[in-house]
Amino acid sequence: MPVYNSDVAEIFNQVADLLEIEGANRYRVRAYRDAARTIATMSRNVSDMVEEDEDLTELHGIGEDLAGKIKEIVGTGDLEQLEEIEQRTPPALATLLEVEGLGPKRVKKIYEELEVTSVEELKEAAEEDEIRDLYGLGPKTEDKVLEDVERWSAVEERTRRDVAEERVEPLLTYLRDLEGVRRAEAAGSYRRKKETVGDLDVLAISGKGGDVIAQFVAYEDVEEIVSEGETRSTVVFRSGLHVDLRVVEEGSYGAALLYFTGSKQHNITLRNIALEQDLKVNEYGVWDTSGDPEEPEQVAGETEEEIYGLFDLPWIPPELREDRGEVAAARRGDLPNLITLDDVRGDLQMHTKASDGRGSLREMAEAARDLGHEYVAITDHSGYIGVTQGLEADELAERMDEIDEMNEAMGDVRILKGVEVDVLEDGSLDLPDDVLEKLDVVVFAIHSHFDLSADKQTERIIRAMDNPNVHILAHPTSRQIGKRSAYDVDMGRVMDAALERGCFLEVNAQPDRLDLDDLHCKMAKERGLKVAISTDAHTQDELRFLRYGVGQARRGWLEAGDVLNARSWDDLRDLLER
DNA sequence: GCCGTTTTCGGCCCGACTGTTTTCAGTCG
Repeated sequence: MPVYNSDVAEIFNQVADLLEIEGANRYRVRAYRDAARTIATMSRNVSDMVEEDEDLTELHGIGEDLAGKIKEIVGTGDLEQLEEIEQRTPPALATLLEVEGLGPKRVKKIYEELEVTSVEELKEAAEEDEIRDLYGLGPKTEDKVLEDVERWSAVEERTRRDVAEERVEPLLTYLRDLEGVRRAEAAGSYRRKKETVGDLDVLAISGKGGDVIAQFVAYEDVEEIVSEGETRSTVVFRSGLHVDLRVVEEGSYGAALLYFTGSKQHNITLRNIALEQDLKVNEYGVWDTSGDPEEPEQVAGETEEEIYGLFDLPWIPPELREDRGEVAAARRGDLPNLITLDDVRGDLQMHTKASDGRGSLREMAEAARDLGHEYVAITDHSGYIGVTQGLEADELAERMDEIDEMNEAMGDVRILKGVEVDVLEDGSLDLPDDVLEKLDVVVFAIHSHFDLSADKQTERIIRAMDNPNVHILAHPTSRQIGKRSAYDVDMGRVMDAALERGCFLEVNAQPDRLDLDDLHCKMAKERGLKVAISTDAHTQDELRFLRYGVGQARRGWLEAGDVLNARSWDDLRDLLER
């Protein structure tokens, strides 16, 4: 059985949770979490590294001990240490840590004094008013626990980026219009352009915190006020989205923006650099601690650029702030020049009424032209999947004539002849070669048999790429955020095969797909494999989804040169020759 | 448990808020 990075990370996180409840040294606990994170976010497969006998201690946060444990997990699928811990401490206690207001200390207390080991028992204990009698806890904590447990199953944990966007932008407008507010921005994972956000972090500059907070909690979308202080408040929107507002003074704006944008790990890395220079970074600024430690002197804080500059670093774009090597790259002067929406010159996947889209050929082309695109590929579905009413070969031929006429009529945007052809279970394609070879762009996709083994799925995709007529693998893992997980596939092999055959992978910009994800984008870049950022639009409005795809590509360190459709049609056409 | 242009030992980010306290621990981000 293959051991994936996520398996190793999960075991380490479980060890960390249980050790923490047992009251182990917090830095030891953190070491397990750091290691889990390193393994989970690296683009290589750790079991490959073990197999090739590479030195695991080269990895950040992995020393001799954890390297040995990784080898054990890769070899056996389990960790003996975890089994031993689970003899002492019930594994389900780790789940209780996820309940709001419960940390390791309280979980330990509730377990030891009330023998609670599961969420169900926790709920019962709270309903029997047993929690409030414990020393250090009280009725409010008990109520909060009960409320959170009851809400748990109903609420989805993270909010998709587009859904968050719909609520953030009006809130920012509201805040900016308040008296005394000079700026308001969303920070956090939203600013880092993550595909989903947990809580939403919003920052406002104002001299008078209390007033702004009072107006914030009175905002129309607020359903519940979780906390309300002088400079900080947390509320829950009607949609269930948690929103944090922090109010800071102008001189601290850059420091606060940096701090609340995160990621946490990025900030920790910066703070450690600061410590080497006798500087302290907090959300109010950067402070020189070499003089009187009681009264440090503020040396920066108004802008992010100024703060990075103190550490001899260029400003690092928020999308890169994930502690995935961006600080080291910045130090070397080696930060990528990230692709922007303006760099994109066309769109290589969209649908019309001819299959499951809503706009006509002309409507889609005109909408794309209005966005400034130089070219668009019309890629209606092939016939295999009944629900999407795909095109048969003869219909596709008619379509090509139509496109020729439209190109002559319009002139200001080039319409490319394309298709999104289905890959059948055995890796063959749903349209004959003599049809495919006449097209400018052949997008190929998996829409069925998601449950094949990783080996079979990988072989299936590679076999499809063996056909010299295909160009771009659409939504390469077929995951749908919050709905369907990626199918099992060896993405490294798929990428290598694409590179050998002159094929490309897509970053599908639909906000519920964003597939390839950020780590896969980075993986492609490291191999020198180019990607297309395509909207897969089914309506004219969806052509604007490009911004989500660009956001994901930026998180994956991609530059204009890594992206097919950041090229002119002439250059792109050369690349599509196989 | 990890790590090192001070260090192989002694550190490991730091402040706000809440609820429970009677001066602060626990949790959170």
